[in-house]
Amino acid sequence: MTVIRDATDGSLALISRLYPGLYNRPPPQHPRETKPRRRRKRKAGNHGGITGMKKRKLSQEQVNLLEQKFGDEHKLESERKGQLAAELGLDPRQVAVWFQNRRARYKSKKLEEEYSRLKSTHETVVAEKSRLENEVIKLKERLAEAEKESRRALGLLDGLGSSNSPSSSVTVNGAMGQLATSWWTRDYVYEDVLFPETGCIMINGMDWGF
Amino acid sequence: MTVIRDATDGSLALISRLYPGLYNRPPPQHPRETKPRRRRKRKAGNHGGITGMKKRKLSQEQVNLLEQKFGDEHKLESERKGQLAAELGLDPRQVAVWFQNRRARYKSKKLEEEYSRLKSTHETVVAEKSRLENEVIKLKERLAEAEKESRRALGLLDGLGSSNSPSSSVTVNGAMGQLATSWWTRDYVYEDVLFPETGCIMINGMDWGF
DNA sequence: CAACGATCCGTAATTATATGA
DNA sequence: ATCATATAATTACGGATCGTT
Repeated sequence: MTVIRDATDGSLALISRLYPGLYNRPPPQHPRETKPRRRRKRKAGNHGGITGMKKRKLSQEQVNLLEQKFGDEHKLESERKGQLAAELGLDPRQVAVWFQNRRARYKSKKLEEEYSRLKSTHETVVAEKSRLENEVIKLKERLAEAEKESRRALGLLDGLGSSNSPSSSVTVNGAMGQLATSWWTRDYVYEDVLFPETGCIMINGMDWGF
Repeated sequence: MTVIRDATDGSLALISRLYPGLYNRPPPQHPRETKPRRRRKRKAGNHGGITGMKKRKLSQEQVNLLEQKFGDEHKLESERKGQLAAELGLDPRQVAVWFQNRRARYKSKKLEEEYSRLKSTHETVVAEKSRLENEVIKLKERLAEAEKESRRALGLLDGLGSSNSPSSSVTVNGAMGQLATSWWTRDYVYEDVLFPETGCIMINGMDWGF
C-alpha cells in the first residue's frame, strides 16, 4: 500500500534502527524508547553533531492523547509535561515541542477561520449597503416628486388665493405660512435631494421662481 | 534501500549537474491538458553518507539569492533548481525544500495581509452603511413630512374647490386629477416610508382617512 | 493503444531546531 | 527554563510523465 520511496526507506532504515517499531502505520505500538538525543546544551551550536535526528511520526494514539490534553489546556505545566511524556513514552522535550507547534498551528488555523468569517459578514454588509444605496436613490426620487407636487398644489392654491373670497384667502395664507416654516424654507437641505430640473419649476407654463 | 539525501556538507556542488532539465514551464495550474512536464532521468544518487545531520541555517548570502529567485518565480524548474543549487553549494533537494517552505510562508503571510486589508475595508463599509441608514431615516422623515404637507395643501385645495366658483373648481379638480395619477394613488408604495403615526393624518381636526 | 509501475514534483501537515524576549 | 516565531527537514498523499509490457 504504502509506496516506499528511496528517500523514505533510507530514513526508515536508519530510524528503525534507532527507534524500532515507531514507523508502523497500521499497528502503532508503544514506543518505549531510549532517547539518543541529549538535551541541548547552552547555545553552543551543535552543528554537525549527532543531533540531526530524523523525525519520527507520532503514533495516532499518541497524537490523540496530546490533542485531548491540548483541548484542556493549550499550555503545559512542566509537571504535567513529565507525566504526559511518561504516559506516551516520549521525551518530555518532544511533548513540549509538540505543544509549541500545536499552538502555532492553532493560531494560523484560527486566522483562517477568522478570515472566512469576516469575509462572509463583509459580503453581507456590502449587500446591505448596496440595498441602502438603492433605497436612498428611490427615496430621493420620491421626495423630489412629492415636493414638486407640493409646490404644484401650493401654486394652485396661491393662484386661487389671489382671486377668492377673504375667508378663503385667510385659510390659504395660513396654510402657506405653515408650509413655509415646516420645510419650504428650512435651513438644512440636502443639496442632492432636489434634482437639477426642479430648481426651476414650470407649472402650467408658469415659472414659480423657486 | 537507497539512501540519497543528506550529506549536505556544503561541498558537493558538483553533483548537481545531473539534471538535464528540460523545456517548458507554462503556468500550468489546474488540471487541464498537456502540461509537458519534466523529463525524467535516472536518479543519480546519493550524496554522501547516511549522516542524518542537519546542516541548518543557510547563510545570509544563500538566502539572499534564494529570495531573489523567489521574487522572479515562486516555482522552480528543475533546470533552475540544479543551477541554483550549484551556485549556492547546496543539495538540489535543499533548494526544493526551501522553495516549498518559502511558498508556505508566503501563503500564510499573504493571508495575514489579506485579513488586515479586508478588516480595514470592512470597517469602512460598516461606517458607510451606518451613514446610509441614517440618511434613509432622515429621508423618510422628510418624505413623510413632504407628503403630509402635500395632503394638507390638497385638502385645502379640495376645501376651496367645494366652495368656489365653477371656474375655479375646474382648475382645482384638474390639479387634483394630475396629482392623483402622479403619486397619490400609485400602486407601489414603500410600506415603511410612512411613519405609523402618519397612517391617520389629522389636518385641522379632520381625518383624511389615509 | 491501454495498463502498469517507477520516478519526479508539489502541497499540506508534521517534527524538530535555532533564536530572541 | 518557557514561549513565540522563523526556519529546516521529513512524511504522506496526489498528480503527471516516462519506459515498459
